[in-house]
Amino acid sequence: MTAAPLFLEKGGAFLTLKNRRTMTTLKDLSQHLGLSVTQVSRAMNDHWDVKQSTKERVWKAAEELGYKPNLTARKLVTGKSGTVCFVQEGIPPKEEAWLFMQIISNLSREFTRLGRQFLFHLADESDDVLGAYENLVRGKTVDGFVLINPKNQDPRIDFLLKRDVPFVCHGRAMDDALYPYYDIDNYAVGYNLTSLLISQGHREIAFLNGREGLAFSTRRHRGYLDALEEGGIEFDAGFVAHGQMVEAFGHDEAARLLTRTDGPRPTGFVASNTRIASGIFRACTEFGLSVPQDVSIVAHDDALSEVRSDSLPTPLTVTVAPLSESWAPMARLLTAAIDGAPLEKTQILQPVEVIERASIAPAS
Amino acid sequence: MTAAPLFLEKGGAFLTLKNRRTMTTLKDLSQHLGLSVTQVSRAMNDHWDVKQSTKERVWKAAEELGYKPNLTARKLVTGKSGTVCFVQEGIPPKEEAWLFMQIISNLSREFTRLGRQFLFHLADESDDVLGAYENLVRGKTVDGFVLINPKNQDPRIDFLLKRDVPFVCHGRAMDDALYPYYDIDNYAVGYNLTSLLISQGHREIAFLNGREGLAFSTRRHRGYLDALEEGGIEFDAGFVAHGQMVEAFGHDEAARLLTRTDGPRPTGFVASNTRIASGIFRACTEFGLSVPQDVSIVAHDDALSEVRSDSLPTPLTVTVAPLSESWAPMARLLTAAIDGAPLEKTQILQPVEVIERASIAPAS
DNA sequence: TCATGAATCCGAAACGTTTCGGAAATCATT
DNA sequence: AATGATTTCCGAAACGTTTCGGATTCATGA
Repeated sequence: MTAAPLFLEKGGAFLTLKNRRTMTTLKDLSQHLGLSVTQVSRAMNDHWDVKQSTKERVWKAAEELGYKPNLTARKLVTGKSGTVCFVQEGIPPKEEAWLFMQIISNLSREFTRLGRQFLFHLADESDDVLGAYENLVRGKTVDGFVLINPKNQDPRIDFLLKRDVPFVCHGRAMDDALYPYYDIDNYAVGYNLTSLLISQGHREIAFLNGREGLAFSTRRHRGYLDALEEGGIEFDAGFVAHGQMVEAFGHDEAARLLTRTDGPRPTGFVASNTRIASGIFRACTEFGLSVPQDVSIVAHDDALSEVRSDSLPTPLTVTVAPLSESWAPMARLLTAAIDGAPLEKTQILQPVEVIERASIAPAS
Repeated sequence: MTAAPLFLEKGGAFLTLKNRRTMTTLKDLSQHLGLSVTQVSRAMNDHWDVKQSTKERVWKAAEELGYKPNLTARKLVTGKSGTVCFVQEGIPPKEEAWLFMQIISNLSREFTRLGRQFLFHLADESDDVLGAYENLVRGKTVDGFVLINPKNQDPRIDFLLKRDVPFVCHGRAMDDALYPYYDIDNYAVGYNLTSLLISQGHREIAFLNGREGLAFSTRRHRGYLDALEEGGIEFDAGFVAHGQMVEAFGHDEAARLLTRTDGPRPTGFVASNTRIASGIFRACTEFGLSVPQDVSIVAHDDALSEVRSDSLPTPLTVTVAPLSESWAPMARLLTAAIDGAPLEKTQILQPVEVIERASIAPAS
């Protein structure tokens, strides 16, 4: 006959008592109903192995007693944490704040809808990011990751693949992509936009692309190159610039190209987003060039950046693939991957739509 | 003599096996060292009750075998999840994206430094937010919350207090504030800025404040009122405007006040942040009024918004309290609160500093 | 009446950790 | 050498859930 625990002095024990006071457990339910814990658990999970009438009895009691399953306990036995994670490397620059907010907010919302929690982890640029991933998987705190902006070769992807940790990537690295992803057809972006200009007789075509080394930039660049080749146009490296996709980049590069004396000047521009296009516009205006009479401009439109492609001085011909439509699929794909769905079911390659507007005209 | 489990057919069991393959547990360590699980656990936690030499032996082995504690299991027994949460109600407007990013990123960083995980939860405006908090605490997924932007009376605070759930608030509601908070002296902001203008002889003093109903706005307003009363100036409700603290608000309200014919026009402005002040500047310029000769402007500076108080056309006289210095204390306070620190140790009222620059001059 | 099988149920083990209460070993003091 | 105190250790229970393997009931058909 051991003495009953007192829960008096030690903080820990006291806390335990306090916790018990404030929550209903499966055991509570079971003895309230005269059922075994097993059956109550199965009833709650709508298992086939329990009579319909008892299920309803259990559900009603659960409702009344305010039962919520303790996720931690569930995690421990299932091995799945129910939590997914997004790792951000360093605080992004101010220009990307709006995008950042969209990503975080929408991902959180979508995962919540699927009944998972969304962990945000900021890793300092200083310490190694892979270490952050490592700790997260080792502690069994998360069971999957969301990656964005894959590089051509992406160490995060290599790491997670090797570790056999589920993840979904927004985009694909330049590898064989044997992992879940949601990507748009970036090759088609480069190819289609360039072809449009070529079909109007342009042969001096500049391409203001995203940062070098990012997979989407590379794919668009390849599309650009193939379109040129198909049009019998020789590639001129001077016509291509990589950079952060902001208005200033578009403006500065366009200004440089439109005034240069060491080579031909472009008559057409392919811009990797509408902010760049807006910068090109401004440069044209500064030099008294009008769009599309003097210069044609086409761009890709993610339907998210503050520059709307249809409300520029001259409405823009674009490929469009709304970024806002990617979050829900991303969440769905990762969830599926965690639940062991086959690879084919966790990959989406979203086609882009071409919208022709007034910003292109035959080359003069 | 029961048969050994086979781990063959059923997915669950197989998975369990798979997990065991990839992780080192306390038990592994214990039998590798010939110690009890108890002692290994205590050694890892640097408990007094274990010999120094064994501690080191354990630590070494843990290092070698790559042991990482399973946080889920720890949670289950301690009742603490090690996770804190920030709930966002709806996607914020674009103007607040930068602020949002600062908040999320820095909080995540600071909590990571303190060894906690940071859960971000977006609650749709549509469904009730308190429900989101409810679910998070009921599922035992988080053991504390970060709140920002408290209203005068804030239902979230009432709810969490009643539920006895730890939280830290950035700011204080207009209540007796019996909870952890980090706040700046907003009363002093209103009082000091207004007094500065009064001491220069101004008597027509406008106050462009933050949105009505927010606690910080209310406190600043009270400071403004008291300063007026102390200066023997009668309060004129027409001089006060509440709104979203963006440049346009400052401009529009200033323009309205500076041209109105149905009452006196202000000779001095108190702005609740530098963006508002910047808008007031623009309005003054438009009407050919110069600062500080014709109009004096003072503002509060959070040292975060894109408008720097010292690089406006006329450098601004301000109260300053850098928002960037609040995240680390916030994280520390919440952690302390969760660990049961007494209330006094979890409250910080940060004083504001007054910096006098060229934007104020004696009233004409 | 007895085997067959479907429909429901339950006991017990397991997940990996912390902690309580006591036991064993070591040391200092008579 | 016996006593008591201190240091170091360990077994077992607990956290709340899921799941394995078997048990019980009850109708069905032989």
